[in-house]
Amino acid sequence: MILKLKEPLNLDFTLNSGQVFNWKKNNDFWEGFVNGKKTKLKKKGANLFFKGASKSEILSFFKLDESLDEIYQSILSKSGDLLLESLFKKYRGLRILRQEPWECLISFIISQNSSIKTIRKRIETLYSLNDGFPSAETLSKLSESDFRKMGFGYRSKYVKETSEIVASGFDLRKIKGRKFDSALEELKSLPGVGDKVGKCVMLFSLDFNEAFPVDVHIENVMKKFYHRERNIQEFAVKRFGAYAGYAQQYLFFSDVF
DNA sequence: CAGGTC
DNA sequence: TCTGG
Repeated sequence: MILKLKEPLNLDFTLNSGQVFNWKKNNDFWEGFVNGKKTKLKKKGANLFFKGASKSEILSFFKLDESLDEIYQSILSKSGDLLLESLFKKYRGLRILRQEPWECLISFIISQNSSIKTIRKRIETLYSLNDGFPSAETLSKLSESDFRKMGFGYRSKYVKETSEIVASGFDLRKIKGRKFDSALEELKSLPGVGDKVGKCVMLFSLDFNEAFPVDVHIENVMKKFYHRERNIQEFAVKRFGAYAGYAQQYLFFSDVF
């Protein structure tokens, strides 16, 4: 199937930017999961060739309903930021994804204090448990030591407990409609979810485009270029506006990759 | 030493 | 503090 792209999309930047850990490039095909469906992608000019997920699922996954250039403009006109202006040019087509919230949550819980390579391996292990990413019900039936055997370390307890809570009715999707602070608070009530993981889940799966997750890389960037060490979320929204999360993604990408 | 949390 | 690379 073919999709005509009206929006800038760079698959290499987007699928390699630390938002998702279950995509692989084989030759010139990207392979991963969209909405639980194994999907192959290849881009040629403005044509996106795809197999697996449906067209509307792909449009949603890459948030192709949002105009990237308008987002750039919105951030630049508000901030006049020269660093971001150059990053938007350099990494044009780097998009923020709209992932499945449950998978996103577990992915970032097991990402803490780990290298990208380790994170990828852990997620691959989860996928190998059954066909596709295991549900909260499935994971809640495993024990903490099962997760330790998978190499999750101290995060095992978080995964076990969070799975139990979600399996017994905690609805991630209902958080979507909440106010920012309330949504973050709700997520942080889950074991293993702090400020950083919570904001990653909000930005990458729940459409909170103003979420500005702060990890060590962003901390360094903010210190170096903006002379900020505290209250970074507030600063980011004031400076970059409602799409601060996009600014975060470009700053992160330029620092790490 | 690695994209934190409690 | 855990633990893989």
